[in-house]
Amino acid sequence: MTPKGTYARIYAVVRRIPRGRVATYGGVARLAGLAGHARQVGYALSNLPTGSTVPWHRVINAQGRLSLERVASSSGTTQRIRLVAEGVTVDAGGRVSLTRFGWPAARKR
DNA sequence: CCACTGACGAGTG
DNA sequence: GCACTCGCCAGTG
Repeated sequence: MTPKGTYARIYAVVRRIPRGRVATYGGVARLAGLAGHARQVGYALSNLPTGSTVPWHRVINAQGRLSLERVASSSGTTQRIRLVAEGVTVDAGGRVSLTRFGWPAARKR
């Protein structure tokens, strides 16, 4: 696989996400020094090895929605459950208030 | 090298 | 808030 560089940075940032908070793909990419590579973040997580301790469930898209719900994956439910268990309010439509749980602190553009 | 794909983002109506 | 379009780039065949 190509040099771990890209994935390693992404995983490192995801591990830094505080419990009870959620980060966006774009935010993670930016913190990892991969601004604009939001897609790669998702790609990296899809390649996430089994048994990894990376809290991938804390990573959602900029629209405040659970990504896996978009692809109708069985794991989508898991993500939602884990977030709620950490104290994150998840809407019935799988939406989260980035204004309150976003990390880093969400701000106006 | 070329074409297609994808856990995305931002803008527009 | 939702649907559509365009742009971004790495990975894979």
